[in-house]
Amino acid sequence: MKRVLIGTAWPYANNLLHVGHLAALLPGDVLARYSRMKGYETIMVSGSDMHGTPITERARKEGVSPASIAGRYHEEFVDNFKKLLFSFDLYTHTDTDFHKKEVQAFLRKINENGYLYETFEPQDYCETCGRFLSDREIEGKCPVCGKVTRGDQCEFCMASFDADKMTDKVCRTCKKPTATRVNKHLMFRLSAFQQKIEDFAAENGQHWRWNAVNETKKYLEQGLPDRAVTRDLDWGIEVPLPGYENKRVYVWFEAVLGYLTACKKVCEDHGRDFEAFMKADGDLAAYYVHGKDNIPFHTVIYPALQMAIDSAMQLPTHIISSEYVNMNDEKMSKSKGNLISVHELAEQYPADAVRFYTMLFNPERRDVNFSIAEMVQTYNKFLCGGFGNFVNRNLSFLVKKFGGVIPKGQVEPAVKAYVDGLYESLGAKIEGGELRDATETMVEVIQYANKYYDDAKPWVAAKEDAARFGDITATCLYLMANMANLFAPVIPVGTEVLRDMLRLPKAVWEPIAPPDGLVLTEAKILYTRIEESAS
RNA sequence: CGCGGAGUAGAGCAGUUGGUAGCUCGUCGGGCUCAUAACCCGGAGGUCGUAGGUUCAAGUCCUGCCUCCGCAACCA
Repeated sequence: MKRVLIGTAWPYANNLLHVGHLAALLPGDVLARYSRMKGYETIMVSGSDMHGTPITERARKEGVSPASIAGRYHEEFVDNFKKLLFSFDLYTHTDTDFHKKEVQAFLRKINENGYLYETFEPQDYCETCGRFLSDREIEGKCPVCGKVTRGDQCEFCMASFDADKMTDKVCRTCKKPTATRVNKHLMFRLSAFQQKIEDFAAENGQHWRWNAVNETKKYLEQGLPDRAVTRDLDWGIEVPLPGYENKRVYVWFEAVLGYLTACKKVCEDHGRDFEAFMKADGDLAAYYVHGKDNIPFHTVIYPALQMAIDSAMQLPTHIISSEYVNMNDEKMSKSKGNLISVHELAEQYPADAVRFYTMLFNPERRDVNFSIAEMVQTYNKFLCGGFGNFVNRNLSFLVKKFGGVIPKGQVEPAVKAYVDGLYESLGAKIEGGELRDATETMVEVIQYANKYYDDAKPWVAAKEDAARFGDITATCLYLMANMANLFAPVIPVGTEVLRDMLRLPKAVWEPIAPPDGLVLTEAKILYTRIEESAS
């Protein structure tokens, strides 16, 4: 049987999720829901990225522990995903014992396979704080403009340089002058994978978004450099090798391995064999879903790590990398104050409204603009006035005039052929990661259904031609029942209400007819219009 | 010549392999009265940024030019 792994990017637990995260991650859930309906053995995982310098810095500033900050955002993310009905098999985080233990095992394995080595380089050291300092933890005079600034890039003249070009360097924490000591680091031989990654990109590129193909090409042309695996931090995963007691695993290394540790956890919890699931036997489709800034991590670094661990493991097959979401043509940012958080969306708007809009205008090929007003309009137009109304105009008529009893009739062949064909065409779009196009098809189906109803005029047939009315009704119910299937990956809420009214079994990706002898009890409203767009 | 995107109806956008320019909103008119003032049909409105080129045929391919937006941090 076909297996599907869906890994969505691990959000960094240092700030609220915003609409950009949502746009980048939601395609993963649509894929997962579809994949399960299709009967594939599906695992969808992600988690919060909790380690790293930005969180420790913030914790130091606020006088709390890194774990409390990361934990707080993790809880928030979990709540966001729940409200928007993300169907993760596991949404975990990087500070679990399981993840740590597994990452350490992977690290040992990579070491045994000969892809790690040690370097000894002089580095800035603070005698007072008793630790090595990264560039951003150093303060000094900018070599270009002379002002006192941070060590990685000047805040005033924007010049970027290495910290060792600065003069009068001090530790940003204690403001004491820095010293220089020889520091030891563990390096990953990424350079050893240049050719293999080139081959990998060439073979799989057709399933990648164009931006992934381009970005990867750029990285490969520059030549892959070896990367440090260790950092001088006390927050993170301990390095399971002697001589690294004061260091932690660099986040780039452990966070991407989260896909494997989380997948392994799901397998163990369900009594499945992880190695067998991940095996590259041609039956596993591995989708990685994220924003464009994450591309090299998923097309270069992560597959290189996979190769370094186990050459039999399935590498990414599909790269679903989104462009950005802008606000009024400007980049979203905290400083501009134009961020719309997932929190406020999930609190104020129906999940289906948010999901449908996000997918219909997903930044697949280029940056898009996000607008609440447009989201409300889209929801009112297509879900309330289109889909919901099609269901309601049918069912309420049947309930009012016929006591909910469905008359006998034949589904019109042309409509049946159209509907049945959608499983193939829409399914192909979803599997290919063309989710925006798939959502546009939903709009077409909605319009097709309403047009059919208008052209067929069942309210006339009900008075003049009972047989004709039966056929029209059977056709409309057939449309509805299959909309409940076909739309379920994107709008799980409304389709579930409809499924319940029509007494349909669990959603599957194949044509379905409402049960014989169905008697409707009431015509529920699928979606209620939003009248005023509250900002 | 730094890199990368983008310029299509009043607004917001779609137009993957070149072949009658589409969608949503707005606007004007019609239809229906089953429905959540919803749904269906039609009109008006575009020299597809600009100048050239290739072609029987260019929004789509090639070249030059103009304009806008990202490329510091948070960050998909």
